[in-house]
Amino acid sequence: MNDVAAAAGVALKTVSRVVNNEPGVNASTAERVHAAIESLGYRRNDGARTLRRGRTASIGLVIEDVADPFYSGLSRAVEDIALAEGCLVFTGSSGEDPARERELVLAFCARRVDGLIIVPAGTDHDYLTPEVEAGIAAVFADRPPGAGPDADTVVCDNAGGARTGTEHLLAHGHRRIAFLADAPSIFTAAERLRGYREALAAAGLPYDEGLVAMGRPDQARVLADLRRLLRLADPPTALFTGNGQITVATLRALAGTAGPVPTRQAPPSAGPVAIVGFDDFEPADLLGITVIEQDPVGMGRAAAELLFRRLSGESGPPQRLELPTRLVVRGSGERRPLP
Amino acid sequence: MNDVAAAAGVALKTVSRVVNNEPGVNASTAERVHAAIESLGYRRNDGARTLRRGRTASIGLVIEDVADPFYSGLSRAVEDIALAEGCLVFTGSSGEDPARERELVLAFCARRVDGLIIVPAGTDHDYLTPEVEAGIAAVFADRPPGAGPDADTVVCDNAGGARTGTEHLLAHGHRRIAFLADAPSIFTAAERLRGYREALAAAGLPYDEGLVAMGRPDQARVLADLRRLLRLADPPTALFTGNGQITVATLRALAGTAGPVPTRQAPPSAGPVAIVGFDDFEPADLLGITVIEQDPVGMGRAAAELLFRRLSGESGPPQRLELPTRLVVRGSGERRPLP
DNA sequence: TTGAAAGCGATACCAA
DNA sequence: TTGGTATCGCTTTCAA
Repeated sequence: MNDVAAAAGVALKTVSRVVNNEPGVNASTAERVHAAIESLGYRRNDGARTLRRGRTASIGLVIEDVADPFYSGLSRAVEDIALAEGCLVFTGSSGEDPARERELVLAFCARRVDGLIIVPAGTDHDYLTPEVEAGIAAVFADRPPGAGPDADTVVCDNAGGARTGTEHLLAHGHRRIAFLADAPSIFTAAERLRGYREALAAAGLPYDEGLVAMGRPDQARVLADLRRLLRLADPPTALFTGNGQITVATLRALAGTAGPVPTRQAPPSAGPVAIVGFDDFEPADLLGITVIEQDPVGMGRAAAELLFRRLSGESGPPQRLELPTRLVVRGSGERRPLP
Repeated sequence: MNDVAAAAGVALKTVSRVVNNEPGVNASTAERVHAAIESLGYRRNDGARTLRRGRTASIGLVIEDVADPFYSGLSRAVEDIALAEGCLVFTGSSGEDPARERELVLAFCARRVDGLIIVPAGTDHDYLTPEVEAGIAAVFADRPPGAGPDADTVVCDNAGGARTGTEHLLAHGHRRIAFLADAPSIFTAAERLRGYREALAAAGLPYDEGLVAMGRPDQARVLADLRRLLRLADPPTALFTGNGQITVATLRALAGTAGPVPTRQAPPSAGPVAIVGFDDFEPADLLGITVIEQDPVGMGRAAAELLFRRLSGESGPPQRLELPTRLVVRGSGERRPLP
């Protein structure tokens, strides 16, 4: 910028005025400055600008894994809103590791992002308190924060969705419904379990722990649990799967590795098992899988809107938004148990 | 940092030394400084640091759409390597819009990112030349840059993969193979078309433009094109679909909106149509779809490694990496035409 | 309408 | 081992 000023024969400040379209610059002076900018290939250094102005016009987004379609949808929504607000987005995946979440968040804070959108991996967010006190706005998405500052939060109606899905299976005559999900330490999984239990209780059915399998969402774990479930003396006739990954892993387990159409194949011991999954996933319609759909894009948008509202000065107590879910009927959840 | 220095009763520079773990500080002095840092809740401002040091320890990643599983896999790989290198990542989706690509890239450059990984949406990258000359390293992924600076590039063997896929269908007796893909203005689509044509030519078959349908990857376009193809007097007995999105859209079109198992359903006029798709997609195994698999994670990793090699000073002419593809046989590509 | 000087929060170089 | 001072590139404040 100094060079530009020298080349144009004006003061530094005048160049600054031109670059920022500030009023009060003679047209001919501005012209000279523009010419100098052009010939020197000058670009403003936003880092320096930021340092002086206090706001970095950037936000940090920490999710579990960008490569998961749920979070990538959320991510895209956040990105779009941020861009519209003239903000850039640092993105980081925690991989469900609290230490990495913390590391990312603190790195973003060191860059003095204006705000954060966090899908918490851990349950302890005390490390955020000083940052929030220092003026960094934070919004939690998908899961509420654990211990730590009270902040705006957007979640979906996990319990309600699971209740609806379970009720749907009950309405189709099932009495032995297995529940496969993430580890109960994860908020969404715990909430969905609650919804499942509520539905059973409302129907006057006992809660059988032997029908519940929670843990890591990988193929091996799901396969092992499914084997156990289907070999029970009184096996389930229906499955409620607690998220998209687990639904796919379940279908894969039922099908054999690269088998043909899984939901058509009856596991030998159990008759054609009915399935309802939490989360819609890309070709669930092709597979005919009945799901409880939530809206990752809507969640990202809601979180970003909350954040930017705070950034533009809105105060008031932290808000908690709960987005609705929707049952999408496609066939797999409407199969009745064998008589 | 000034406050910390005052509180600890030392000079600014000493605090800087402690914060950066520089050698040559008395243990007891360091102790005092740490105490002051703790009690003031001080965090280094990386923006200021960056301004002084010249390197921002951040890179920019511009892809077509984070929400597309192909790019989100790539994105995650880039993120992981960047984090390991102590670098943060600005992510932006261009949505296949050259203007938005440019806007994002220039915004990243204004923040003085150390490097860029770009999946080009446009074909004109002249706007990058001054930035590259100013010292910002750039690597192109998935598609080579158009006009503009010559830079490192990572692509996959698009033509080879399409050739293999087409040959596979030819080997199973098909002579009328349709080609559905992205618009030919997109590098990958043009290359895949080339591979398809090469395979036909090698088999001594004519190239029939009526069997080629290229354009936007949305459901409506694919449905319309598919209708046209299957109503031809001499309809195709096999389809080669040019990317994951189009494969899914095709399956959906063949199935009817939420129909059951699409690949089992014969379109009325054409017999059971065979399908090979470019790109693996999450439950392609469940659907039994034969695909040409490429490796988005490998591509992201390769691009990031190239970039960081440049950032650590490696010079030499721009490299061009071409990653291999692999045929994955699952059933849909091995159906023979009706006699 | 234009400019000079101070300062944002750190690091680098040289001196003590 | 420690400190002073210039400086990174820009904005802000105040004066001309």
